[in-house]
Amino acid sequence: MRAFAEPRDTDLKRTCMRDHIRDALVTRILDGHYPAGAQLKELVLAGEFNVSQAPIREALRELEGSGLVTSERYRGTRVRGADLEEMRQSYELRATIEARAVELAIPCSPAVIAQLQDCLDAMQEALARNEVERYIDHALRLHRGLIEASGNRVFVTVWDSLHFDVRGRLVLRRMAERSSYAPLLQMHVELLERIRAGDAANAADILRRLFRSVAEVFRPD
Amino acid sequence: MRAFAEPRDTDLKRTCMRDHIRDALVTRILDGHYPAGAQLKELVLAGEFNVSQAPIREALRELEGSGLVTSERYRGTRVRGADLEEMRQSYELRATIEARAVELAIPCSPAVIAQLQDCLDAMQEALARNEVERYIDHALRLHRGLIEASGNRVFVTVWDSLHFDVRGRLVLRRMAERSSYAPLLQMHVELLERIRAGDAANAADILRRLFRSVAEVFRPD
DNA sequence: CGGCAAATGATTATCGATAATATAGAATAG
DNA sequence: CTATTCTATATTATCGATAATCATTTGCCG
Repeated sequence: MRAFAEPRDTDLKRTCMRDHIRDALVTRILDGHYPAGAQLKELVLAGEFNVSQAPIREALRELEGSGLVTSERYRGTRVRGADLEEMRQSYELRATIEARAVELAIPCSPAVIAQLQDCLDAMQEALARNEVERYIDHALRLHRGLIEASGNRVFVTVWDSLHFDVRGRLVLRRMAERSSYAPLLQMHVELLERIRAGDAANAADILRRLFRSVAEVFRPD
Repeated sequence: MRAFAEPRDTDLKRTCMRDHIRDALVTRILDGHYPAGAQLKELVLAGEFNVSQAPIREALRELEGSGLVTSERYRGTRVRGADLEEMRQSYELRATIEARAVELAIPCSPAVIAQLQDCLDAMQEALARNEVERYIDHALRLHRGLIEASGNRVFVTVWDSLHFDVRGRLVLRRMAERSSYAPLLQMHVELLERIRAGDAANAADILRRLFRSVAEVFRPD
C-alpha cells in the first residue's frame, strides 16, 4: 500500500521522498528551527512527513555524511551545527576554499569570464530593482561558477555538501536587514576585474576580504 | 529474526552493520576495488554483507553525503571518485584546508605543541624501526591534531568526511614503495619548529610544499 | 527488414512489522 | 536513605515484502 493515495499537498513526486525530506531538514537546521543538540526522532519525523521510517533514516544518513548531524548507535541523531559559531566556522572554510579556487581558476577562459560577467550583470540589475531574492540567486550562481571554474570537482562536491546555497541565502537575507548590498557588489566587480587581468593573488585576496565583511553578520546582535 | 545467528566472521557487533558496511565501501572505493563509475547494486551488496537492503542504502546515503558516490532516482548509486585525478584534487583540498588550519592554530598552546611533538617523536621512532604502518598511524594523528588545533570544528568534520584517514593510509603506503619517508619527516620537523616559533606564514607554506611533494604519488606510473 | 508497442526483467523506493538496545523509574536490599 | 537490580517504555536497527520505475527484449505490423 502506498503512503500517498490521497493527492499530494504541495510538491509533485518529481524527486523521491528522501530528497524532499533532506532538503527540508537542511533548511530547518540551518535557519535555527532545530537548535544545536536537538534530537531528531525518526518516528516523529516520519509522522510529520507522512512516510515510514526508512526514507527519514536515509535523509539523516546523508546529512550525517555532510556533517550537519551526528548519530550514536541506539542513541539517535542530533543536530550538530547551525548556531552562529558554526556558521562563522563554515564561512571560514568557504572563504578558504573559494580563495584557492579562484587561484586555480586563473587564467580563465573567455567563456567562463562571460558567464561570471552575466551573473554580475544580473546581480547589478536585481539590486537596482531592489529584488533581494533575485540578487541572492545570481550571487550564489556566481560563486558556484567560480568553484566550478577551478576545475576541481572535489571543491564543488564539498561546497555543495555543506549546503552553501541554503547557508548563503540565509546569510544574505540577514545582511539585507542590516546594510546595503552595494559595497558587496562593488567587491564582486573588482573581483571580476582581477580575474580578467589574470591577477590570481589579488583576486583571492578580494574574496578573503569579501567573506570577512560577510562574517560581520555572525556577530551576535 | 536476526541476520547473524551463526557466529560472526571477523568483527564483533561493536557497532551497527551500516557502519561496517560504510567503512568497507569507503576502503573499496578509495583503493580502486570499485572503479569510478561502477554501479553499486543494493541487493548484490546486501547478499555480500548478509544483510537486508536497508543498512546498505543507509551506508550509501552517508557516502553520498560525503561525496564519494552519486545516486540518481531509480537509476542507482555509482562510484564517483577515486581515480588518480580525484585523489589529486582531494589532496589539493586537503593542502588548502591544512594550510589555513595551521594559520588559525598559531599561536599554539603548550599542551597542543606537546601533543604534536609526541606524534612526531613516534613517527621518528617508527621510521627508525622501519615500521611503516606505525609511521602512518602517527602521521595521521599529527595532521588531524593540526586540524583540531585550528579550533574550527567544520574543518574537522570535512577532513573526516572526506576520509583522509583512509586516503592518507593508501597514499603513504604507495609512497613507501617509491621513496623514503625521511624527507617527509624532515618537513614535519621544520613544520613543528615554525609552529613553535609562532611563524604562521612559513608553517602554512611548509604544509603546502609538503603536500606538493606527496602529490608526486598521483602521477601515473 | 525496420520501427513501434507491449511485455518482461532488473533495480530502486517505500512500507509495515519485529528485534535489539538504551533510559528512566520502581522495587528491593543493605 | 542510598545504592542496586529489575522492569517498563521509548527509540533505533534491521528485516522481508511490495510498489514504482527504468531498461531490454520480444512480437507485431507496415
